[in-house]
Amino acid sequence: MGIYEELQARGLLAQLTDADEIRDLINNGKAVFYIGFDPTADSLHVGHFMALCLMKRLQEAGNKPIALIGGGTAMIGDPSGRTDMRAMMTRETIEHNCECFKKQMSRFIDFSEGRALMVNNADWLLDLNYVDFIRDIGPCFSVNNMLRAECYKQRMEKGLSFLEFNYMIMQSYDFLELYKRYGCNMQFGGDDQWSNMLGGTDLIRRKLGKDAYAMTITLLLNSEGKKMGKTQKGAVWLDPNKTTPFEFYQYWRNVADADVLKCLRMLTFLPLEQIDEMDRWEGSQLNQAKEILAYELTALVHGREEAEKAQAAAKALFAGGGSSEDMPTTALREEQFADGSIDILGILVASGLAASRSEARRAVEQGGVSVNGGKVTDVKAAYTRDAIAADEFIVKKGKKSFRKIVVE
RNA sequence: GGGCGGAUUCCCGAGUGGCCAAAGGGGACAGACUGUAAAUCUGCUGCAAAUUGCUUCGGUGGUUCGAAUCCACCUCCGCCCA
Repeated sequence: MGIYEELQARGLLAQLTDADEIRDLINNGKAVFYIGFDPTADSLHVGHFMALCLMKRLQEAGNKPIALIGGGTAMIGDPSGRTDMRAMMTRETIEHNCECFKKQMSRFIDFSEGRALMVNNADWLLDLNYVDFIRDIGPCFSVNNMLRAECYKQRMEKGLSFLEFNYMIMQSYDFLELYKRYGCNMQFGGDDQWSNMLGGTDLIRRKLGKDAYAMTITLLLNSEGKKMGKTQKGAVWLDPNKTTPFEFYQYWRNVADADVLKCLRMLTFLPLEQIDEMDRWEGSQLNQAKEILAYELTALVHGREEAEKAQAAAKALFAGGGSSEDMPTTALREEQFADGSIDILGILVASGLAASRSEARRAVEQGGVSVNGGKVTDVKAAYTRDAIAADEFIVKKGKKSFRKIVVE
C-alpha cells in the first residue's frame, strides 16, 4: 500500500487536481510539496497539527516537504471561511508568531540535511513593487473568476475589502515562487484553501506553462459539522503553556462517540489494522478507544512522558486511585489570604476555575463545587492557610474541572 | 461623491424616554440521568462588600428630573446610484 492509498484509507483526502498524477508523484517520492501556515497566533493548533502530520507522512514516504511560514500573507489576512475581516496584525506580532511557529514545527518535522525546508514568504512578498507586481501577475487573474470562488462568496454579503481580496493572489504567487526556487510541484492544505491553491496551479501554468498540483485534506469536523480543535476558550493549542498537556489529553478523551474512530484514523499514526479492530467496539467500550486516542495524540505533541502524566492525572480524578501528583495545580500567594484564610469563591477565581466571583458563587449555589470530595454548600466557606498547606487540597468545579491548591 | 439603511451583552436578535442589566433563541456553565459520550429535563448566564450598589447597548458631546431609546458631530458596515 502506497502513501496515497494510506491517506485515502484514513479519510484524509478531500480534493485533488489530478488524482492519478498525484498518486504517482507521492507514492514514488517525487513530490516537492509545500504547506503554508499563516502566523496568526503565537502557537500552532490542532488544524496545523493535521497538516504537520501529513507532512511527516509524506516525508517518510520519501517526498520533500517545504513548510512555508506566511510572514507576508499574514500581513493581508486570509478571508477564507471567515464572515468578518480579521483584525490586522502588526509587523512585530507577526514576526514574534513566526518565531514561535518555527520552534514548534521543528519538533515535528525533520529539517536536518535538507530533508525538509522552512521558508518565510515575507522574504519575497514584502519587497514587491506594486506596479511591477500587478503588471506581471495581474493579467493572469480574472476578477470574474475570483468572485466565483467559494472563499469569497461567503463574504459577498458581509463585505470584502480589497486587501483581503488580494490574499488569493499572494498565495498563488507563493506557489509560483516556490516552484521557481525549489521545484515545488505540489501544494497541500486544508480543504478551505482549495480555491487559493487552484489560483497557484493556474498561475504556474500561465506564467511557466508547467503543471503543478494541489490536494486538500479533509477538515476535521465533528459529528455536528463543526471544526474540531476548538473549545469555548478558543483553539486547542500545541503550546503546553497555552493548552496544558492535561487539557489537551482531556479534549480528546471527551470527543463524541461518533468521532473517535475518525480522529484515530485521521490524526494518529496507529496502523490501520489496529484502528479497524477498534471500529468494532461499541458502547462504553468506546471509552477505551478514547483513552488510546487521547494518549496517542498527547504523546505525539508533548511526548510519552507528558502523556503518561496526563493519563495518570485523569485516572486519579475520574476513576479514583492513581496519583494526584501531576494534576493541574495553583499555588496561592501570601497576599491572597486575608487574615490567614481565603474563601471558596476566592479559591475558584484564583485557580481559574471561575472567571469572576459571581460565576464562582453561582457554581457553589448550584451544588457544583466540592473540596476533597465533599460538596461545598456555603458560599462563605473559608479555609485557613494552614489547612490548605497541611493536607492535599483539591477543588472541583463541575465534573471535569478541578485544581490542586497549594500554598506557595 | 450622492441617497438610504444599520451598529444592542459570547453569537443571532427584540427593545424607539422611566416598569431595562435589557425579551426570545443559540452557545457556555451547573444539576439530574450516564460511560469523563450523545440525547433529554432543570437551573443559570455583566460585575461586586449582593433584597443593595456599580458599569454596559459603535464613539464623543448635548437635551431631559431621567437616554439603549431624542439631537449634533464622528467612526465603521451594508444596499442603491455615480
